[in-house]
Amino acid sequence: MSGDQIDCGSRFNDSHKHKDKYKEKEHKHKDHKKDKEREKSKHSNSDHKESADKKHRDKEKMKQKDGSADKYKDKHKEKKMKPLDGKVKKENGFASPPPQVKSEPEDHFYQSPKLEKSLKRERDDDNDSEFKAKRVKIENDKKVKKRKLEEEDIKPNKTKNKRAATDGKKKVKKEPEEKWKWWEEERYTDGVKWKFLEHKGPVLAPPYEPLPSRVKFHYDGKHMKLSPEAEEVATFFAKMLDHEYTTKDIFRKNFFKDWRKEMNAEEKTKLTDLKKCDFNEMSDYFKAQSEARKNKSKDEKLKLKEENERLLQLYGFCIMDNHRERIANFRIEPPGLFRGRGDHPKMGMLKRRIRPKDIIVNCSKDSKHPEPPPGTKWKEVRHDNKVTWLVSWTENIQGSIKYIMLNPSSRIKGEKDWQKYETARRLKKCVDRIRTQYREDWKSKEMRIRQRAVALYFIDKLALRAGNEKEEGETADTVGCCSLRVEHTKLYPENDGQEFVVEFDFLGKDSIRYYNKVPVEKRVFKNLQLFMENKEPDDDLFDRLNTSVLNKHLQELMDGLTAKVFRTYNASITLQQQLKQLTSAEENVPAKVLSYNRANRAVAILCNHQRAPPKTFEKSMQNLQTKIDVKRGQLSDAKRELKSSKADAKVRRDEKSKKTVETRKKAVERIEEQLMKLEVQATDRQENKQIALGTSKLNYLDPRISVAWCKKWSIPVEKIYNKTQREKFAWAIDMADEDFEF
DNA sequence: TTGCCTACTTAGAATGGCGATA
DNA sequence: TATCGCCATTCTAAGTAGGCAA
Repeated sequence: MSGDQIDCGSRFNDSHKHKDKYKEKEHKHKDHKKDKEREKSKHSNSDHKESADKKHRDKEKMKQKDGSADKYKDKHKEKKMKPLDGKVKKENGFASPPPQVKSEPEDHFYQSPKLEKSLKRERDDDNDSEFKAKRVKIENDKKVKKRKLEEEDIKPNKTKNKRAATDGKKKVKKEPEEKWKWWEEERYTDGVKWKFLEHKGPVLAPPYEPLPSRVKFHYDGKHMKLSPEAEEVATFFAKMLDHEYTTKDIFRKNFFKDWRKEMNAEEKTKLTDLKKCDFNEMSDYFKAQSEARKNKSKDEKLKLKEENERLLQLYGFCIMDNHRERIANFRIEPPGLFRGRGDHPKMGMLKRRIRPKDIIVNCSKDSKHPEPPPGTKWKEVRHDNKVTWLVSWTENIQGSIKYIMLNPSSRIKGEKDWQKYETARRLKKCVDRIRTQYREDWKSKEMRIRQRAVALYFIDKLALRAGNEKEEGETADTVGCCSLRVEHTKLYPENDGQEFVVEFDFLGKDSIRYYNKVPVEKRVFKNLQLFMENKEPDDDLFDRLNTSVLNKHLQELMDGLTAKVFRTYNASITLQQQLKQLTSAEENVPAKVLSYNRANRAVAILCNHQRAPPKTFEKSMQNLQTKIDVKRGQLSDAKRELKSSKADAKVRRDEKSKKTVETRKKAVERIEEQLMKLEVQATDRQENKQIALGTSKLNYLDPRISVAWCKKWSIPVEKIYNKTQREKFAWAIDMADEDFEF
């Protein structure tokens, strides 16, 4: 998108954990808001009437506009992300990518004849509608044959099994001979998720073990013996004593309130002030325990490992439709203190112990039902094959339901994942039309349509989340696109030489700050001014819009389209473009991998995936720099030696000295390569300081793009995906050719 | 239309195991 | 062999989105 590029650089300058600073300007919106909401519902009723037949007209208009997206494309042709040579040089000689991230596909992207072919194949093989169709066969015969041949060559599982077998008894784990290729099989229809499901149920949290009598709790300087119930909750606090949480007022208040509920009458009378409670002995005891665990002998550690493995084999798998599938989280969450993110009003509350009577088990009628522990009963045993969960319970903090589900490598998760990317690929085919439509809607007579169009523009352009409504006071005050408030944006008719700049500053999911200054189109800017007119800072920016209205509209534009799909689409398309731009054929493998990581990073920046810089970051950078310096020293030594041996060879002109020159030449080359690897590593690490790559890699990037890239450039897929990721993306690794296009 | 409930995906932090290195 | 630091794995919070009833 032309002038629409995002200055992501500024967003990542100390924007993570700016929550505290941010807090000051937040949290006021309240009673006033409720009045506004009543007002809003009045408006929306009239809006609704006037728009009923307009909706129809809009739809017609949309149909006519179909395929007329060129105008938009021309005007908003992407401004390419600067290639590597246009970047800021870093001290180590490598450069960071420019801050701009998102761009539109180039026109030739759609025109390439080679691509036409591949798009056709996509339609044949991968159309999302197939996920709804009854009988599906994904691979054609040719492909199957090709794959079978490849399998002959690779067979990774067999090697693994061989190794396991030679290890003897130690390895209990049995890998199936061949990995099941669920993606070559037919899918269920009509919402049926499975026909047969059998599992062992959850692993419950271990019962509380009272502290040894030598570990004392003190109140107001005096020792006090706590009842087991009160003691258990006290230990939760003691275990977190070193954490910042325990210094926060809300956390302390909530904890103390809930703790008191567990106390007996005498404790309640005595323990009235948290400040007077001394948990230090408890805390020291747990630290010592953890230390002792670390210092266990090899044998003891092995025993523990074996026990874990036994538990995993017993409870960590289920049988779903003739296949043994791994369960993601087979342990019930243990009791503890609730750790909400950001300024969560409920942080510190007691997360109570989940007992069998709280647990609903889901399995086939005809399966062997999981047994509750002796003397207990499950809350319910259900046989619902329209859902994917095995176990569920309701937690006591928010009253929400928690589930035990299958691992991402399972068929049930994989199919869904695949389908997600197919929907995003379908969006690619009609995104121009949709963009034309929402640009048209910026001029609508109806406020709700203009708001919808501007919000959609932000979701598309900035990859903002939808922004569902949240219950006030129940969670941290975070927003997404539809729930933005006036106070979250600032408008600058002119800023730093750019026109129509919008500054976003709000807390998004997980209370991660989103800060961005973006030039927008004039109409968007004018509309925003209009939306803000006569509003208080804590009023909704889009007062005629919510996610449900938006998604209903999107559904009309494309089957299966929701706000979330734009994030997936924009993330994946960005990766594909960035890979094309950043990868150069001459580079060696580490440099290519760096390019991949940079492409991945561009997506992470787009999606605002931030992390707290690792605590050991500075130190680890320093260590790496030391290594680089040492290596540089080695290199100049080696070069000097090479020079002198060359001079020597010139004089002597014998075989021996010639050989020495060769050996030293090789040594220089080797060291140069090692140095280069270290420098690449340093650049990568530096650029990753505050950016989390994993989230986008795991959830937003169509894995077939990465697999195709690996195949095209002969990069081992292991360089991009670790073992778990390869398991999750087995379908993509198996099916994507090097010419795959998202 | 709204609120509520449910099911599922997406998210960063915490934990723990293991390999590199001294 | 011990220590350290990295990265894979686990944990669980926090989102999205859709269905249903009033």
